[in-house]
Amino acid sequence: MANQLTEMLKGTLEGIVLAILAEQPAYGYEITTRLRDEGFAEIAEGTIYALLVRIEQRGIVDVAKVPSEKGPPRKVYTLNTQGEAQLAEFWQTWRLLSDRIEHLRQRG
Amino acid sequence: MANQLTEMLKGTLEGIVLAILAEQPAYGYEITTRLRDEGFAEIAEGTIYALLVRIEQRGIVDVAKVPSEKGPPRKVYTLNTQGEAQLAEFWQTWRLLSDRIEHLRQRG
DNA sequence: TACCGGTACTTAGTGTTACTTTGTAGCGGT
DNA sequence: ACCGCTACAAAGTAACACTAAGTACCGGTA
Repeated sequence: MANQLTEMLKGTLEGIVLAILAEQPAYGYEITTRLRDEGFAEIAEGTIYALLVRIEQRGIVDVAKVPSEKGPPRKVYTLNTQGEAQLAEFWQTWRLLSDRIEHLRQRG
Repeated sequence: MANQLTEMLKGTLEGIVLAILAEQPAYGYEITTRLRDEGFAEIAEGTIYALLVRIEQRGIVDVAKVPSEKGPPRKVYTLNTQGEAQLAEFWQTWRLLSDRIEHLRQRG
């Protein structure tokens, strides 16, 4: 039986990561730590990497390899123009769903 | 490539249906029409039936067969005690995710 | 020197879920 | 006799978050 939050994150996690990248470019490991600071402590590391591969292949982020002082080189992801459009669409869809659900909640 | 809303509905649609059943017991076909009235026009009929089978098997709803004036007998679903607990948990998880995302949005 | 912990990324496999499509079946109206 | 609406069922597909395991590099310590 799956976790409830896990299922809810489907479709929203990508938007969350895009929002984080919109603030500032970041690499995978950094994103997971930023998410923890943001309160999303339960998100697995492997999930983020898989998501980053997906959005890279869809061409909504630009990637640069940057050497690290400790460990393997970092892959720094930056939101490009398409990514910004995608993020805008995410907020729109989120608002739509969120409004409807809140509307539903005020009568339970 | 999937619709963005489709992915977002994963994990939330079940809660939405539970919320509708909490207002008043209903059968599958009725739920789909109520959803349309609620603004969820894009949700497919087959999706609801599959979902109802799932929550019935998990034992969070009670089922009663009621003859219909037109068409095959209706399966009327009622939220039981476990279902109410499940719904409460849904709202809790929703609030958690929703708050975090809104927090993230106020800085983009 | 050998080991350990922290950093950083990769990949293969699993479970859940919403959608699509197709089918069955009864009823009323023309 | 046919069509449209009501009502449910089931098989197959796509997408995505998670798990688990692995690779690799570095600094510190015993």
